[in-house]
Amino acid sequence: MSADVLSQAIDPASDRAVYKQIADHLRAAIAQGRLGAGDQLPSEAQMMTHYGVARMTARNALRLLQDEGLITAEHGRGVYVRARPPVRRLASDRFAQRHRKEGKAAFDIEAEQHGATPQVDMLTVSEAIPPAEVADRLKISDNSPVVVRSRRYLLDGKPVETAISFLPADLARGTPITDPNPGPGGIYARLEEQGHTLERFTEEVSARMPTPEEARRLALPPGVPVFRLVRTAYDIDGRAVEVCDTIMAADAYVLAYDLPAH
Amino acid sequence: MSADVLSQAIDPASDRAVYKQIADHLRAAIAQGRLGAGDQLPSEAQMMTHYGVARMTARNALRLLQDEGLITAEHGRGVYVRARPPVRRLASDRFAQRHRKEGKAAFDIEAEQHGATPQVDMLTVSEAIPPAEVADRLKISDNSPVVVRSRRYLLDGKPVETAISFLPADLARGTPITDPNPGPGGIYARLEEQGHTLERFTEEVSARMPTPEEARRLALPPGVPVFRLVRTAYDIDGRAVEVCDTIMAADAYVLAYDLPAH
DNA sequence: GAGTGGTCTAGACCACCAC
DNA sequence: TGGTGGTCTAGACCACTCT
Repeated sequence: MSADVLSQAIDPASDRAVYKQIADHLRAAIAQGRLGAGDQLPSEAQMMTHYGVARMTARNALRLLQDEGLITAEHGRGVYVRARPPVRRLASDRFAQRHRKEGKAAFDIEAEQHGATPQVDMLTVSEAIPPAEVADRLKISDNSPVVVRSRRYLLDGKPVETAISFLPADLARGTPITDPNPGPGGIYARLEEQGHTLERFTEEVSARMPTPEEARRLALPPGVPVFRLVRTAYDIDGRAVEVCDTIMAADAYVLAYDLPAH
Repeated sequence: MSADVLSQAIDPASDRAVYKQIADHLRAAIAQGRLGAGDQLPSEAQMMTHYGVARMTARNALRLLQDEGLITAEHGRGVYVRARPPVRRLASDRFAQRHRKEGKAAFDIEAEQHGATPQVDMLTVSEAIPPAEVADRLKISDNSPVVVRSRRYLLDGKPVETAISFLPADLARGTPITDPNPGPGGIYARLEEQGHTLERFTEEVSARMPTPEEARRLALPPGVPVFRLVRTAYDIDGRAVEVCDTIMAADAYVLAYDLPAH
């Protein structure tokens, strides 16, 4: 860490809490580049002596910055300015038919674009009654069975996304869609082979803090929200043939969409 | 609060930290609906006696849930299960020409759809040299001036979104675009009157935790991320005529997009 | 005034990491 | 082995809200 990070003084008589003032100093140091990605912050002990505060006061300042996603603490090593992961851009044409025709699934395209090795794990296929939210989107009754494909995607061994797909059982049963590996082009290619040529998708994007379970599955540090993408695929008959619920680390993605001005 | 929320026991010998176990209990109570939106949680004093822990241990449990966006603490009142704000759905046709032709700006359409009263404040118009990110998208040189329109949008008096628009100065100077109130249909209608008929937009969506400044301007409680939307407008000549950088509370919006399957 | 959460102190023991 | 962050205790004083 650079020496001047701790040089500023604290005003204990100020209305602003001491830990917030310390956080302000450190935040400014990061914003101005005096502390760059990967740099180590002063240790808690150093902050105690330099600012003349108790340990909890120093820790509260660090917690604030951690919640803002600016720093990460590593047990036994120190506290570091968070290195932003390389941002992957998801273009709105990533489900275009031309990719399927080339035998590539959407995630493989993404991996290829970033020169990374794609991988899938925690894959399960089952049959179940869908959540009401899913049944609504598929326009099926609440007690119609669906085929459920759940999996986690990794790039270069690091988890980046979990996804769970729901397809009407009458449409997927007895097809390669129920195989763990559905073959080239993914399940969309199989759907088209079954006569369900795809016409359009809708994608609903929301963002929130992860559940502890999601944070675990995506190896998320504190202070990083997740995107939730709910994609519905429609065939040329206007039938909803799949709903896919995806959770992604929000700091690793930018979602790009094209909007016509009509 | 219901009495049974505190009934479960803590295992101090467990590997899992006591405050995490307490957080697990409370999280489960919320997930199962035993604690509903707006319900008050046990006070810190109650948690200390019931669980037999120090105050900081109880507070750490609450902090965890606050960071997950599940609860909010109100000084002097208590801690409550967060009531989710009504979610507004932003459709991908919200910048369609037909709306401008009716003299309506996109935000007014949104307000109308939700039966809310739209309002704009903190509005400033100025001229400046744009950030490199903006100059890139406008395909202008780094030192070309732009007209900058900054404002905050409110629904029923509550702030929901801040936006800052950048337009090439040679295109906006001397037009109503530099007026605080640009007139019916907003600046897009004025651009079209100047001969820049709009053809398409691109929208880049990211999400992160807010800066303290953003949290203040949007009155965000802890544990709520923000969406950042960077929209670029293109006219029928393919020229980028505006870049708009928008920050929104992520818990109040779902962004809906249509994707062709090609 | 009683009860709530917000801030701060001064200590303790532990788990993890690097040397 | 020494330094780091993680957890926990037992107190204190304060600001805010409600009655």
